[in-house]
Amino acid sequence: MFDKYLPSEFEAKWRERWLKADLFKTREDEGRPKFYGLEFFPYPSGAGLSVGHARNYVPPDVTCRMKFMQGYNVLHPMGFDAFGLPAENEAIKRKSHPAPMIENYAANYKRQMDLIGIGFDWSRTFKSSDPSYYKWTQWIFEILFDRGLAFRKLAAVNWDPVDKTVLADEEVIAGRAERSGAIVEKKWIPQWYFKITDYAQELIDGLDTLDWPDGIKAMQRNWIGRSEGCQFSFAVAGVGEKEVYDLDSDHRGFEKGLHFDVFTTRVDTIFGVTFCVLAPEHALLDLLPNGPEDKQRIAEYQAQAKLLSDIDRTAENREKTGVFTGAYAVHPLTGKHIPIWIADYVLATYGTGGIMAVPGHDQRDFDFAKKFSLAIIPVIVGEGGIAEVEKFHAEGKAFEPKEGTLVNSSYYDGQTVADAQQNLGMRLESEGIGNRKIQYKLRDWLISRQRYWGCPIPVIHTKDGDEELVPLNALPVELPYVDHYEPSGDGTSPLAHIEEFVNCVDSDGRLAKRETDTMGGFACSSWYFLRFCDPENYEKAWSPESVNYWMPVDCYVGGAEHAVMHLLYARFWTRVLYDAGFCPVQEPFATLKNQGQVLASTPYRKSREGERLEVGEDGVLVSFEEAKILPEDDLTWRWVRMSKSKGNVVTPDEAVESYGADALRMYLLFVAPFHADVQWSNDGIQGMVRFLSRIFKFAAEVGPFYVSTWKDVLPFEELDDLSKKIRRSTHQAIRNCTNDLESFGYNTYVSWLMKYMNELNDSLDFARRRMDSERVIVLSLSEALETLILLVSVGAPHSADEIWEGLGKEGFTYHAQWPTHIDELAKESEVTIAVQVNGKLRDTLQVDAAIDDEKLKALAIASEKVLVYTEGKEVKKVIVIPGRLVNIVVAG
RNA sequence: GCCCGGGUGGCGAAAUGGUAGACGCAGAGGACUUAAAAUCCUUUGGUAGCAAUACCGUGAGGGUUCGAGUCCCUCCCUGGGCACCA
Repeated sequence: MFDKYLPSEFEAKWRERWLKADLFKTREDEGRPKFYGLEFFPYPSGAGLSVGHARNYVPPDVTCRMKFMQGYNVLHPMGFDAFGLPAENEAIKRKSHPAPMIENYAANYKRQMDLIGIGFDWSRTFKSSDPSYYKWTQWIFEILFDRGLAFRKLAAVNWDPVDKTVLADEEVIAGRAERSGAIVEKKWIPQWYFKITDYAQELIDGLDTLDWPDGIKAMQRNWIGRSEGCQFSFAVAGVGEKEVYDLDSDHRGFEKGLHFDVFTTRVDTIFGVTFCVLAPEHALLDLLPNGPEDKQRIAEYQAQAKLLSDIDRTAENREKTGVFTGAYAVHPLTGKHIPIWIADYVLATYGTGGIMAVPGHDQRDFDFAKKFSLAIIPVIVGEGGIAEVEKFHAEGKAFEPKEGTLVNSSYYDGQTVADAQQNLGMRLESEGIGNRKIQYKLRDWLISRQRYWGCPIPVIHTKDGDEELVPLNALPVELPYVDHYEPSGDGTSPLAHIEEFVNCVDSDGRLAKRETDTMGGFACSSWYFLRFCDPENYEKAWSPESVNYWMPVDCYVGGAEHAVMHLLYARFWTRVLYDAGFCPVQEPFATLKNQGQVLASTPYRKSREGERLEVGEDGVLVSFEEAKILPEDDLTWRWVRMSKSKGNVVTPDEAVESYGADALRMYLLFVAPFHADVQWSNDGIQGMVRFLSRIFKFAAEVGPFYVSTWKDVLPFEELDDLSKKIRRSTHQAIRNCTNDLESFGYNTYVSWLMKYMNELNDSLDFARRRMDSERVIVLSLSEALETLILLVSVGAPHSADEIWEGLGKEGFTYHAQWPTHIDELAKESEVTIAVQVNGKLRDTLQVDAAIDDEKLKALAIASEKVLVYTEGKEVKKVIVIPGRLVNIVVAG
């Protein structure tokens, strides 16, 4: 056995043996509990894994290993999210085909995952681009289609002029494409959508059942964007509306002519409405009773609005723009005629595309009213009364209180905001003007991509213009293998130019055309966790038994960046599959944990004049070589995420080469809490090499005395002090390590191990000369050594197996049982008690752990150090916290 | 603007309302060595003191409590998400 950690001598050997022994093959033994551990389906990039990825995979590996040793059936699979834009773009750049390229990259990922000793069951692996996989992605598309949840419509979409495809809303950040950085344009193209909006409420409600980080849940709630309010109609004046009545009249003869709906969350401000605004795209605009000049003005504004990109339109502090339509609306309660305007601050895609404007109490409406000199009526006052509202207005601010009292609101005057909302909501409903409504920000999920490298949409367009699904027995619709697949840029998919692909026949045998859009990558990753339950099924996507057994995923691990994309889509698909009777659970991921990112120090220089900066950047990325020659005051080093494009990636290969896989694993566990970001440096890894070496050294010294049958012969009582101490260390370590691993405390798990090691070394100093003669000590040390190795084995499996073998053990630590602690042995015999006077620490006492409270109290009061502070004062109270402290409260 | 996090030694961090800084990294001193590396030992929040010890100390200010890093209120800084969403 080595007496220090020499990874190059044994790590590779063990990995080979694990592989040969099929160590991580999923076990489905009866009578065992199951544990499904999963990490986000990675896209295998050409850069390979960074230590950041390693930080994603090591901790769950530790948990899965422990679960297995605790007797669970563990499913811990890995596959690759191979379809999608990044792969296709890189293949184009390399002038190769994405299929073989991705094959290589995935192989490299697998090699690196093996290199750091992750225990994946590779017999279950697949890529989302495998026809045997995407056949079932298409099958799920058909389920969605049959249920009315997949549909095609003409829509203005986010068009990325660089990647030459449309993007989902989630892929657009501040008006730019998340991936290419290009300013997103609007384009009208027929597109496929999934109707995720049907599930908006379910997706909010389901969050309550999940053990997920609060931040992610909040982001999803935010993204779905539920708001409660009222929707009601405004009649357009002069087009068939019956003349209006004032409030005090009971006459309600409202007859709708031309009208439009608005949505508001603040119906209590309805008496403050002084104008209405419609989105420039609003369908009503053509029908308004106005003159040719008005129509001309509207047309001009519409044309202008169309040219604006989203980034211009939403630019910060942008001046309000808009034009008067020349038409008026009738206020449903007061009967007053109020002007209808159009403005681009009203979005056609949210709510009804029109709003009631309350300039007194909405900042946007206020700005608009000021600019175009429209009336402003205050209708809510707070404690400061009307003067407060006027002060706000004088400062250019709308008065936007959540609570307050109504004024200028007919007989609602004096009601609170909450009451008025209630009463006015009911009033609108009872009078048939509108109803209370829940509105969501969530839009339907745009799934079409006009690109080659994706899952084909299994639809045929018939001659009559109908849409037909490709029958199940004809799936998969295979992606043709072609040499030229560059995007055309005209809004059609590259597949549209491949005649053998496009031309087909419909169910009646007539000539028809295939759908040529492919699905965005998020479709593929919305169900892979189900396929892992039964990956080799060629009859079905999965068997009911397999998903009944394994689902849901017990612990899902990945970065927070997918909060509103993958994690929302996967929940949606799972719910649809549940409703269709194919999946036993509504929520796929019972527990979700986000690991922190690994950041690398990266050089940036100040921007030169006229240089355009990337979104959110205030400097220009430079290479490490360039940084060396740049003047210091031109350079700033920033902690940013490791990525190929930033040239700051540290690979696990380098770290394994220099320090060993186990040292890297342990360091990644130890360096910070799991969820926290890490600023990468090699400084700390050396400490792990030292720690592992200490384990080897201990094992080398104690190993020759090791008695494998210690469990059968080690007495429980009548231990001498040293044996007691050793056993106490051991059982405390088991308790603390296990507790922390159960709750994602990987960093403190390593701390406990180190502390345990330190304690054992202390004990060994005393045990050394007694080992020849005193069997109990040898037995206690045997227990300690074996426990140490098993506790370490999940974090540093290569080293553990190496020592295990050195002790003459057969097989692998993975097949050993995870140790359990005995409370009695873990208990301290003596404890340190803090003695406080008025909450300030004044003394500490070493006492027997079993001491009773009264005795302890007496000891504390009698302490000399305490007497200094209590002498001559009245003791008012003494608080005793057993095993912890005594607090003496004195007067004065 | 709205919604989530986070602010603790030189650094990474730990702490069911109960001795703040466990466990490491880095530093200092020492042992071993011809020397270095490695290893081992001692030491390290600040101020004062030879020392015992005292006082201060978890972003700031208040509060609750016998006792607050931890709970409550106000504010500051910082990371992230959303954002003309009515």
